[in-house]
Amino acid sequence: MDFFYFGNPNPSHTHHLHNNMPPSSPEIALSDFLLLDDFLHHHHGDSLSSQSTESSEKPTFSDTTHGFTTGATSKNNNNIIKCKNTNGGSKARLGPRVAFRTKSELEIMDDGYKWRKYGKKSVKSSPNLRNYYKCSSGGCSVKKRVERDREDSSYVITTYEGVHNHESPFTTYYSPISFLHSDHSTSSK
DNA sequence: CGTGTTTGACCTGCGC
DNA sequence: GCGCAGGTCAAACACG
Repeated sequence: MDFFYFGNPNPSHTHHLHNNMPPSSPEIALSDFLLLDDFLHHHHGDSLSSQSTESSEKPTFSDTTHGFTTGATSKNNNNIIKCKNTNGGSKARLGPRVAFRTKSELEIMDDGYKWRKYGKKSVKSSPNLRNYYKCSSGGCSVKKRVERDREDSSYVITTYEGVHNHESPFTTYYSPISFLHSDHSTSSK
């Protein structure tokens, strides 16, 4: 359970960032990818505070692993956080948590899933509001949080919690496999 | 009318 | 035990 989302049933959100974005967001560029679980659970705060401490040693992931370009990213990829899904905390967890930091003017990214907003909160660790979404697919309890980076509001931090128990509607039209084959030609600009 | 959003209230965990 | 902060609920509302 270390590399949760690399071979995950839903890698789609990363790909969709480049291929399913509205034309109004040409600036989109996935820049950081974090695996979060235990180290968040030990009250370093949340994804945001972990990001805020990134100035010296930021856990980053150069996502060329997936074969798509990251644009602004030229960081090392040695700092991937490997998470043990121990659920050692006091609260039951939906599953692995993954955070993305994405340079985007839009906070809402079409990752192929259908989300329903259920909350909005201003958090003390950030001057920006945090939005809470649930997967609106029946029986799927995956959640995500979306907030602006407190350090650079041009970045959006998206934290996914849990694993979808269904396929992305997007995969109906683009299977991940075939997508990967066409990825280089379609998104490597 | 169905679906999604808004938003204040409420719940829960944690530190003191 | 109390207060704070983060997370969730649910009624009201908006919109197609």
